[in-house]
Amino acid sequence: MPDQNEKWVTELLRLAEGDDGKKTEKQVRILEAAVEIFSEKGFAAASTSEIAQKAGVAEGTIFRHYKTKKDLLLSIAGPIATKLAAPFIMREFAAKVLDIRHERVEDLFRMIAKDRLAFARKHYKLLRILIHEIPFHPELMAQVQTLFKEIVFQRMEKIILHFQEQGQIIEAPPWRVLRTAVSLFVGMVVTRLLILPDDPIDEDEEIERTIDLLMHGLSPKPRV
Amino acid sequence: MPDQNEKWVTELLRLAEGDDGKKTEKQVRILEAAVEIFSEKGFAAASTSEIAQKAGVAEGTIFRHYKTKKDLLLSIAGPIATKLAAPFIMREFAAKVLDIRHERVEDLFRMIAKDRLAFARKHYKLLRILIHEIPFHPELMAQVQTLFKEIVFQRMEKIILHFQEQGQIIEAPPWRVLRTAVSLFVGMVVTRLLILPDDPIDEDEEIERTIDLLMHGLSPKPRV
Amino acid sequence: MPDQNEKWVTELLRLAEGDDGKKTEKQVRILEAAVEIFSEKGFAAASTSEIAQKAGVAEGTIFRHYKTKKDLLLSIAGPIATKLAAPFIMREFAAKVLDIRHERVEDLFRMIAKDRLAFARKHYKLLRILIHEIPFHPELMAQVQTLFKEIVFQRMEKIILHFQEQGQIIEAPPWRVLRTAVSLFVGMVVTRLLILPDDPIDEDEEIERTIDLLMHGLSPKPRV
Amino acid sequence: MPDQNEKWVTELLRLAEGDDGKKTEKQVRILEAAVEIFSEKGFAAASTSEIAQKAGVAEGTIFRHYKTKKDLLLSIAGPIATKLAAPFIMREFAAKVLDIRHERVEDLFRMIAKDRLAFARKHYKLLRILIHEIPFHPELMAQVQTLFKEIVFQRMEKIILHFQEQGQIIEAPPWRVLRTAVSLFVGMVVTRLLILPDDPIDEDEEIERTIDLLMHGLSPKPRV
DNA sequence: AATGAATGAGCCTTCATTCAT
DNA sequence: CATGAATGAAGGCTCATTCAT
Repeated sequence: MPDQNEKWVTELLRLAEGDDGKKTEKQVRILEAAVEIFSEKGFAAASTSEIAQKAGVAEGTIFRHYKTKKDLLLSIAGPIATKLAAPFIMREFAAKVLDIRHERVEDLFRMIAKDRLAFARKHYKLLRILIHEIPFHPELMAQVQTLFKEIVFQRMEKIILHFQEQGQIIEAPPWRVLRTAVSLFVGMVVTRLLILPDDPIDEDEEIERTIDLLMHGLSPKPRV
Repeated sequence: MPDQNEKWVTELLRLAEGDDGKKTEKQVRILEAAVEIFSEKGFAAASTSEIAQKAGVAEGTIFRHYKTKKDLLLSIAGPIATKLAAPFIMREFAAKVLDIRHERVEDLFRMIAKDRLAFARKHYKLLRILIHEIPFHPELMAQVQTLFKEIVFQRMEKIILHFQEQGQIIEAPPWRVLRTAVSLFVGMVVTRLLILPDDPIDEDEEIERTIDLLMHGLSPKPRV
Repeated sequence: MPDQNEKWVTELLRLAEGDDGKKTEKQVRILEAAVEIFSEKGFAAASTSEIAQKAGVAEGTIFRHYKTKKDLLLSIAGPIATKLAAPFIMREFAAKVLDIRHERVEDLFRMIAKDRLAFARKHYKLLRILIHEIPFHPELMAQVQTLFKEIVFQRMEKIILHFQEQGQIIEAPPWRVLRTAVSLFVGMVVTRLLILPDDPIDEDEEIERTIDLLMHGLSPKPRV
Repeated sequence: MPDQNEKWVTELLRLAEGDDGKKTEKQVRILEAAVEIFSEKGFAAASTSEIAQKAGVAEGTIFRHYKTKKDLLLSIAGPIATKLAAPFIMREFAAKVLDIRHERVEDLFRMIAKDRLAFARKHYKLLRILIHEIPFHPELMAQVQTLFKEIVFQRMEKIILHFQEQGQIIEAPPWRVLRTAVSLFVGMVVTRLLILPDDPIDEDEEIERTIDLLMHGLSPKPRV
């Protein structure tokens, strides 16, 4: 059953890869420098001249590739949003998950959590930029909202319904189930980064404990 | 049992009220305008001249009351952090909660959630500023970290341990219990604000469902 | 033979004493602070608020006594110029010098040099201000020019002519004689202050040597 | 006998020529305008916007070439100090003077006086700036002090000692001899500029008279 | 007389963007 | 394509001066 918006999805991923994949070495250096500086000082406080300097190019060169400073931001923040959602976009994702009928939800959560946490660690600075700038750039906000409402949520909804049919998840609206899971994992990551940035903890263990809490909550009674 | 750092607490709250409470009408107008604009555009993109215009004062007047633009920011973001933690600071808080021995954890969570959610709704813009600027201003970060590690967490730890003794909460490290609860409620708020800003939902119902999930998780089995 | 401009002279000295001598304690504090700061940073770089602070008065108080910042400067720099010339203004000065017919020029130079050097040391900051600001304030320049051309020079001219009649000074134009003497003593002071500010030297000895050079020059021959 | 610090001297002179001599036409216009305005109003009272206007460039252009306003000042006042001392720096100077054994001191004084007076007339505004700003900029002061103590004085000392051996100059400390000569010529110039700015006098005659006074002083006796 | 909050013009400096080379 | 000098608008901040109290 081919997905109806498969084309858009393909397009999205292609774009997320970067502008047609054609990137000169200087463009790459500019982007890397921009990520570094936007993430460190925020978009508004970053200066194009500082980016140019760090990239080792002339100030004018940036504007040959990106019409405005904001353009440069969007060409960074847009794709990273898409990439963040990428696994949920690919057709194989749902297929892989749903076909393994005997799988336990815990395993699904563990798989997604590990994968996206690795992604977040790898692209920490990019995500920092995305999160900070979203509120100030409506286009960005709109793009991310669409991405998650129309794609990520729709895919996850199917999967959640599937597990509810199997009796592995309570009968709550899928969006609330999803929100609960996401909240716990995001909370976990944020705590690590903001509250204890240098406390190197056993992440696998953390994930297990979080999944436990996600599945059974704080109440001890049923655990007999 | 008088708390050892009661004095500091009092000092904190007094400061949170504002600098000695002595604020001229113009200072208030400046602060209001600054909150509006900082929250709308972010600190770096806000201009003091725009703030002055919105406040209906001369630009120089701002700098008579706040030595620098950053000073103005800190005099907004600092106190709001303290106020956010205020209920956990006051001695009566712990007392009130712990003295009612027969109370259920759910009632505690409900009480705190409703109170702080109301606070967040009321001071939405202030909190927006605080959250956005924290990563770019180490002093702010340090202040908030201290506040939560030394005050909020220490108070909540006692309470959580109390409920664990009573057998109402599983034997997990208090910080993980706290993080779980906070994550769920913050996730709830953020979803509302960012994803569905104009969807007016039954908040009491939402809180009940969130508490349910917090206590029993997604797994349906134990519910017999 | 009463001097023709004796009235003006009296007026000048009265003014130099200060505005009618009526000075409140606050005015004095303002003037002292202004001298300190004008001398340290220069007129243009000094700020009235800093002066007010140092004087321990409100900013507005300065402007109650001196209409503008420049007024404040002139009320400092004007009188000091007059005071610097004061001994030459007073009638007794010429009288005392001329009446002692048998006096040697060297004794005259020594007397004036010691007196004015002491004055310069005492009012160092005031003179610093005067010298620095003269080129930027035509009124000041005009005042000082008048003072020296019409008063100091006229008095000294008589005295120089007197000593030339006596054969103690060569037959050169009095203005050149005066300039030579002033140059040597000013050069002596300036060297001390600018080139070797902390070299505490025997000033009396310095004066003697300078007078020697003034009288006999660098050529050794005649000294037999 | 090659001088020990010949290298430094060369470096100094190269710097005095200007930063590598590479100056765009706009830089030159900026410098000229800055000299004009600094000299007219003083550094602190001059505004960069006025300089830009007079130079016919945008205000931002100034700051592309000189990081700060003070930078602009130093790039004007520094080199002029070096240039003022330049003749004393060059090796040929001492050589030329000392090799002519039969030369009279008067001729030496005449040569230097004419040369440096011409220089002063040509760079009048530059020197005005240097003199006015020295007391407010310690770096400048230090630079000029070093220049004169370590270079000018050391060269002149040799020459003065040479003429003392020849019996043409009295046995006084060289610094005092130098100071006396400089004082008289500076006094001559200053009188011209400050007291009688528009009195066009026979400068050669003035120099001769000044040399006379320098050599024989005011006392008429020895002139038989 | 003294105060000090308020003003708004002006200052130095930065920055995104353009364009001739 | 790339450069970097040039721009000029805008920014944060200071300051002399005024005026109601």
